[in-house]
Amino acid sequence: MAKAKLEKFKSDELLLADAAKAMSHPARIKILKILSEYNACFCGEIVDLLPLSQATVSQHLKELKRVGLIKGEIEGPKTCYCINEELLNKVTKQLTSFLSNVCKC
Amino acid sequence: MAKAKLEKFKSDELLLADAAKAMSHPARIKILKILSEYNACFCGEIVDLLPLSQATVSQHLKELKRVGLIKGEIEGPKTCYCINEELLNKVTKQLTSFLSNVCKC
DNA sequence: TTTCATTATCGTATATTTACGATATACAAT
DNA sequence: ATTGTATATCGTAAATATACGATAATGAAA
Repeated sequence: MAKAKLEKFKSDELLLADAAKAMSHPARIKILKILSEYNACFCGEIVDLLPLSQATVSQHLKELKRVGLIKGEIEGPKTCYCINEELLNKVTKQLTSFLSNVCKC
Repeated sequence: MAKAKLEKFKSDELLLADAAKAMSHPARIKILKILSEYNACFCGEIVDLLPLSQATVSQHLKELKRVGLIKGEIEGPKTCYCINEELLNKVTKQLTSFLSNVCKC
């Protein structure tokens, strides 16, 4: 009895929570920052900028890709990552709308 | 080697990630919604509106209180919860600013 | 004071997340 | 063909999160 009871919630609640989960680790926040600053990066460049191993960074990239916040394109032996502007825009709108509804001030 | 290497990140990255973590479960999203709708709620009312046990809801409330998104005030045998408007406002600004910086469009 | 109602916490089981070394895979270059 | 580089995945260990029953604690009511 520890599996999250996700079925019991509404889809917009699940969506918001999932987007928040994707941003719930400082490494993933930093990856988003890096990608926005450099526009696009090879995986190796991101690894060099983070205090984590290549395997761990790859895992974080996978999580960001899972929710669609970033895209990865294979270029020969390398993979080039960039922000998925459309989805990030959508998520931003949903989160902002949610938060401004919650906050009355 | 599984403890998150939180020391190795900047404080604004940690702060954003932590705020996102607080919102990374649909139950906690729903609690924020409920509190904004009803303005203030006793714990029991929140429990009745969620598909989770009293103990689990209490745990989620504790997590929201930990990051400061909600406040709980003891009123006799009951506890009355409400949104912490100031902090939610602050978090909203930080998240919105972060996301709009990341997204170029 | 005893009883009831409300909520927080403890103990515990299980799932998920985080992290990394090792390895597999894919391609470029020699 | 072999070697080297880049990245994803596997296997695994440890930490954290999720969930709930049971119990403690607090105060109201009888």
